Amino acid sequence: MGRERATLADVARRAGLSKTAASMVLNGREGTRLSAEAHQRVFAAAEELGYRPNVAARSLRTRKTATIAFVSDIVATTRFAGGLIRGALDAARERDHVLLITETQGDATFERYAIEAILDRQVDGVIYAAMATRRLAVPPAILGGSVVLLNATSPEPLPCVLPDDEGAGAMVAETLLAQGHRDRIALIGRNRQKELDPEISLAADARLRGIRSTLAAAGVALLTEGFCPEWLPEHGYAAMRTLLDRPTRPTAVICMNDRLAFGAYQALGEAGLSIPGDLSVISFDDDPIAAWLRPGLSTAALPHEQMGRRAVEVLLDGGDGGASFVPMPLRRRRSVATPAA
Amino acid sequence: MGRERATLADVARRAGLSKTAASMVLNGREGTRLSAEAHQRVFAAAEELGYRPNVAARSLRTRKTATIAFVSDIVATTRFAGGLIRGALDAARERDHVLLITETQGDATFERYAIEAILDRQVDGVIYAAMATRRLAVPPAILGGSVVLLNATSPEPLPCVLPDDEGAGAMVAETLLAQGHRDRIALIGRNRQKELDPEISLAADARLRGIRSTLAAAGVALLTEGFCPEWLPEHGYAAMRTLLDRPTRPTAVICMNDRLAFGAYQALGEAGLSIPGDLSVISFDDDPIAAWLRPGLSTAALPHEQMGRRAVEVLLDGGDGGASFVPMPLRRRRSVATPAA
DNA sequence: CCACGTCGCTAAACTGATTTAGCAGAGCAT
DNA sequence: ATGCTCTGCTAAATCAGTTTAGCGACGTGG
Repeated sequence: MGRERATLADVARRAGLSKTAASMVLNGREGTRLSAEAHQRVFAAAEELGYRPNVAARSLRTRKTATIAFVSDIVATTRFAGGLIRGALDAARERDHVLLITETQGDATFERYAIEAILDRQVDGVIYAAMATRRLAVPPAILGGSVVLLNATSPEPLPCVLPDDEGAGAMVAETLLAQGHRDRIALIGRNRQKELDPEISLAADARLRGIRSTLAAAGVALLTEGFCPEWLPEHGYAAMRTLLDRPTRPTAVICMNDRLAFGAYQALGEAGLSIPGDLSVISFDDDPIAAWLRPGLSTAALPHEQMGRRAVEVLLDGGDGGASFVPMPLRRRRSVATPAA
Repeated sequence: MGRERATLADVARRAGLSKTAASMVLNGREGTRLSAEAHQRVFAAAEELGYRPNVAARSLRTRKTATIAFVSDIVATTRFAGGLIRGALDAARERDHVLLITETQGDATFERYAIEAILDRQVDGVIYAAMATRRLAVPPAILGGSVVLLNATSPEPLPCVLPDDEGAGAMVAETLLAQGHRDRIALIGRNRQKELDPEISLAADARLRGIRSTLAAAGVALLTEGFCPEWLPEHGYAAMRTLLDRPTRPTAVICMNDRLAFGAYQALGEAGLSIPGDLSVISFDDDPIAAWLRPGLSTAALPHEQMGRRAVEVLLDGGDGGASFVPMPLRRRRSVATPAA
């Protein structure tokens, strides 16, 4: 900082004009009748003084802060969703906005606190994000302003941004069909809670729908469906082991996420089976680990960055008020092949 | 929001006092001679109206915003360091502050932009964070205010918060010694660039120092040291394979981070060797993957959350102006055992 | 010659807080 | 009665912008 910042009054003085004139010129107001020369002088003065408007003063009058609140349950903290923030950050910067980040940690007190903090600061809008794609209740206090849900829906008719899990399910199933897998496709990661309670997950049900409908259209049914209490590596490991104990071994396994797939890899490794030679594996999320596995895991990527970006766009540029589905691109690696005859 | 927010003037009116009185009471000013009854009335009025001060108005006058800028090269986005943000978020909330997050992505234009955005908003302080522990140059524009470096140092004498990598190195080495490993301890992840250029990494050199000095004190030298161009799984995999090709197989391997260790696990799995039966593995970072590996990987954890927290504490509560080292706790899992006779 | 409109610009109000300077009244000593 | 201090409180300035209302000069048509 060093010396004081120049104020609008300084600019006006140096340009030999009034604050009013300077303000209007710098804000590019239409319909003002200031001369071209006045414009020149103001711009020159602002440039010479390195003038930057004081945001506090401006927002006191205008009630605009060029600031967006990013409220999440636990997103900021999670390895999965840094991408949401990065995308939002990028899009915000492009629109000359800045992000105020808050976490509720699913705690009502923290949430109240976060809401108050952002209302006090008069943010221009709120992005309300969830770590796991799910339905949630938006605190009524922020419903007065503009809100976009990110990776979530709510009972209120708010614009929201979601990954296209159903499309991803379809794509995953198609990929296996295209490779010639038919009646020996297994699935790991069924979970009633996740599938039935939208407040826990929307992804489980959507992915499953996409998979089922695509396979059904090809006249194929899933060979077996392994239930898992959580979508963690240990459960994928256990599920894969029980799968291998069955009389008919599948030619391909769809895992509901990459961590399950990681567990499945571990079980296959121990069993001395090779991927994709003995068995193909495909999955969802594109967790960083998917690229590190040997062979690399083919998986439908959660487009976190795109989603964060879209949320800001919808908030600032206005959306159609409905749900915005962001496609999940398939990352093709080496874990899927044509089944051995 | 709904209806308008109450202003200080509203509170004063309802309390039958002046704005001055209301302001003083609510700010708990000492030395004012306002009566106990006046205090009561102001508090009651504020409570009844749900009064919350307008931050913009306040900071226009006081130049304080109760906002901290969290500027990072790429931290917000990275799975490694969500913890930094969470810790900072928690500590900030405890002190009634809020975090403004910005990313420079290592790009000079973005950095300039970020700096302007935070100066415009008159943040109370800046946390300047790096993804990889390293030395960096702080933009002079923010040196006027208070700055704390997080996971970084700089040529300027600024307070900084760093993980205690050297201590972690020592602890890792001690752990192996305590289990009875002596002359057949290998290391994976040597890297001249990282070790020599503090602008790339401070961790590599510090970890190595800790390991070396501890082993030396016990009269032990490293068996072999595998160089790696990067600290990624594939390099750990390659390094472990060459290690296994040697005539003497190590009893233990220290990996410079968990991703290298993951690669090492993969190579060991393929070679049919078991951990820790045939070989112990120990590492640094406590990446989530460390807990997912089979067996779980013992590793010195980067205390991201503590570090983020500490940075806010130093910034707001004042530090001693020097470097603040946060210990890296060892997560003991099952990858280390006594070597087979 | 005067009323009127347009042009180019400015004074002052306003946003909602904090802070400085100071006022009225009571009590007390001289 | 006068001057002084202390108590309890307030008017007004201030922060740095935006916005409203309007002023003086000039050109023009009647």
